[in-house]
Amino acid sequence: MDRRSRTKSAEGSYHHGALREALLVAAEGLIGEQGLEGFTLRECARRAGVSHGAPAHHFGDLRGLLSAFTAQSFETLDALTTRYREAAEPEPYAQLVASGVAYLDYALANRARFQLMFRSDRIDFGYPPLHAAATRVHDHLRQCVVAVLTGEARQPEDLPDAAVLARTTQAWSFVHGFATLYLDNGLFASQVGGTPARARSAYVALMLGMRDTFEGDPD
Amino acid sequence: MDRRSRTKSAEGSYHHGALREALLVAAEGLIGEQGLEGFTLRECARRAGVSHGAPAHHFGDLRGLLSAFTAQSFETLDALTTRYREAAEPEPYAQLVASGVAYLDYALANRARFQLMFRSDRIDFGYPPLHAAATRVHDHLRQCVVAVLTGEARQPEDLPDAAVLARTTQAWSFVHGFATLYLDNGLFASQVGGTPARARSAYVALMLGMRDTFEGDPD
DNA sequence: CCTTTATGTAGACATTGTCTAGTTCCAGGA
DNA sequence: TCCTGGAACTAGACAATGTCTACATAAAGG
Repeated sequence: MDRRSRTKSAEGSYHHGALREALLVAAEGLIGEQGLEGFTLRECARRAGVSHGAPAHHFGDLRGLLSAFTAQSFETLDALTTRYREAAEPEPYAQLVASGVAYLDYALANRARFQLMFRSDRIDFGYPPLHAAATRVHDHLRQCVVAVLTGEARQPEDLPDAAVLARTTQAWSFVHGFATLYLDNGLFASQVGGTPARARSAYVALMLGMRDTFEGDPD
Repeated sequence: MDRRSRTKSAEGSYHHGALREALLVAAEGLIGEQGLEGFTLRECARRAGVSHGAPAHHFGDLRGLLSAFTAQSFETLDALTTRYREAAEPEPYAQLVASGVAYLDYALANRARFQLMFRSDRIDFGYPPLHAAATRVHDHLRQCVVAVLTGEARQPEDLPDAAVLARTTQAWSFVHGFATLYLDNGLFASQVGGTPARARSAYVALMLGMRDTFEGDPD
């Protein structure tokens, strides 16, 4: 049970056929079990059933593999956010909260993987697919903020950029800090209730308490 | 210029005399230059002018050294927060903002060192001095939140714990997310203005906008 | 004074990421 | 169909790291 399935080729064939995908799958398992620090390029290759030099042909180096892996993470988060928003009320603020809950749920369900998404020392945001996917996730937040600000009285076109930026910054900082602290600070985690479900409802409650902050004062 | 100063002993003496402190100093320089990922126990020993096995006698292993180092980080942040609060208006909300600004300033001025403070995979919060110092920093925030909530109409004793916890969670999540994202997310950094000074004022502005959130609604 | 114990050294070991040289095999032009 | 170029993979080398063990030195205290 050591050799993994080789979809396109026979079991013992020299060429794998779909090594790139296999390595990304192996990476997911490995990072889920061992965490980010226990992650190893060689162990990843071992799980995919190839030699330790093979990954270089597809990803260049370790940073390349992690960057490609993280691009997938952002894509998944993007899709999750879309689903959460569709399931939520169309009302602007509900959409903003739904985006935040998606962000939080993803982080809590994929600890090490989420942490890697913001480790600029191990991934390369210059990698186009990664940059693109990360931007899409960011756009969800921004769109929601714009909708909340627009919903009141104004037209979208005369929305001051500064206002949108400020609210996006606020919303993003809050979810990100909440998720991050929950994941690697025991003090925070216990303070928030311990279980992911409690954390989730604590987050939602605080977001509802901040509603006026997002909808209010124009400048 | 390889051997570092050995305060208590002669230059070429076998025993260092103050290796523990020397290693922590070396660690500070190393982590400041190379970042957290470039940090190495052996290089740290090299800078202190001792063999690679020497640190084990004082810290056990790498995790032990980083834990002791991070305890100092929290102590420094604690002291910085005290100074910022003393320099600020005594009014409760100004105190809360001052605590946040201290947190943010420390993070921006000590990037890698700050990041290490929340890397539970590399430090051990069970190390008593670390746990104690971290708790002291947390208490600053909590004290400020209590003061803000008390200042209104109530006595401190009938402050619902849940309200204090919720506001502390909110304030902490926000600063922490803000600082963290600024440090390792280019999108966020540029959105907030690029320079630390702009980031600082953006943070303060948002905190002032959230004032009602902290002082308002009892439950 | 002498022995115990803390402090440092030196070398071994397994493991890691990357490089290089050599294999295997697929694909596309003659 | 053959054959040839290049992509995919293997195997071994290399320097570097964290930790372990055996040993050397010195300081402290009976």
